[in-house]
Amino acid sequence: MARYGREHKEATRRRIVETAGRRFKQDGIDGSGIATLMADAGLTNGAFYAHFDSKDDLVAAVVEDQLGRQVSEFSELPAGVSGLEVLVVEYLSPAHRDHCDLGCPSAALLDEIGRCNGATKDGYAAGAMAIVDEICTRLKPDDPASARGTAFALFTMLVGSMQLARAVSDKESSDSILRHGVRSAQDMIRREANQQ
Amino acid sequence: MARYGREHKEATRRRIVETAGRRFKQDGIDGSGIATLMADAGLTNGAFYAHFDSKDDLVAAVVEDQLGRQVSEFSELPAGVSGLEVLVVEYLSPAHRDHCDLGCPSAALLDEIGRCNGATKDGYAAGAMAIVDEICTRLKPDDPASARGTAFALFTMLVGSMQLARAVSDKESSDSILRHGVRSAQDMIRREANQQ
DNA sequence: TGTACATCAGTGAACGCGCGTTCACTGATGTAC
DNA sequence: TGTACATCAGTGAACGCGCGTTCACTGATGTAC
Repeated sequence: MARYGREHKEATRRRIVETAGRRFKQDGIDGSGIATLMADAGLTNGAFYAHFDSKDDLVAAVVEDQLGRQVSEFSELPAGVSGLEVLVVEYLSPAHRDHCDLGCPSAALLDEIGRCNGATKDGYAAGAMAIVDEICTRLKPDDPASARGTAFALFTMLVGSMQLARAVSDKESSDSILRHGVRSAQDMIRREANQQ
Repeated sequence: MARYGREHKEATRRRIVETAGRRFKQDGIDGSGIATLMADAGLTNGAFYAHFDSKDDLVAAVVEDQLGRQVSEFSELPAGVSGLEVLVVEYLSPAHRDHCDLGCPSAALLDEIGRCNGATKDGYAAGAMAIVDEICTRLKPDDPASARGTAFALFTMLVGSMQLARAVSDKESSDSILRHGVRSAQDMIRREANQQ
């Protein structure tokens, strides 16, 4: 089974980072063991340290990768404000709430990232700032910096709303939180974008 | 050392719940072991199961207690909208950011609560709804229900902003996130409260 | 008031288990001849 | 073109440790006489 070409090892590493991202978002960082993470990638525990120095090292790689993916996805949305409106509806959807593993890393892990080491936090911060910048550009193409406050408010509100929706078991209450969130987010976007 | 009166055991239980609340908020739920939690309360690990059925049982008790405390603190603020404005400034302060253990359980634990069992989530949801109701009443004493959307937006934005500020190591960036948050929160409050 | 006793909160060692990490080994690979 | 070999990605057992949980025991208590 173990056959390797030129870029084989690198591909394996990428596979570990990707499957670990899903597992972390599903079960939490503390809640995911190395053996499970490696089995997810179709490997055994021993191979882990050929790719990473430590679990912390993997965590930093995963957080950076996850935020990078999110930035990429963002740029595939329709241009301008309409892309933001699509984002809000998709982000605050029941499908996103019910599939942590495929969703936003901030919604799944932000408070845990706050307890991680400096390398992980720096990787997170860089990705989060890229997302906020992207929101700014879409809100106010001519003067993105002026939309920074609204961009932060929108971002933190989306993340907080998804976490709250996931912490509420009752489906109807949870759905209602998402709907309230969509309305508030759309109001924020329109107010900022329509300002001269 | 072990001397006990009528309400001794109940007082011990309360002490465990209180110190465990601090520990969970500092190190996470998965990151806090029973032996550590009991040592925090001045006891040894063995006594734990005289007070709780399991760690999950403690977690549910702690989450309910923490939210209850927050509801009480809320009602001690100045009446009406001015109490909300005090709340926002205190909530999004560097002091709160730097002392998770004494701060908001949602900011410290919300994504972890989303992975907890039903009893814990139900306790959380009840407390969170009480907080949102309190915000509604202060925003619109005559028609609280109409302020629900703004109340959710304010609550989730505060929680998300604090988590983001804690995940960003660079002090200046983190402070800036808090300041942006205060401004946006105050705008939301004033807009809702001044609406006829 | 003073002594004997049942109660039970708390002790601390032990359980099996999964954690993060290490390491001697395996075996398919691309290369050398 | 075919064979021998060095490389190294991956295996899987083992390490010590801390986890959640159990349990036989301790010893201060309030009560009975």
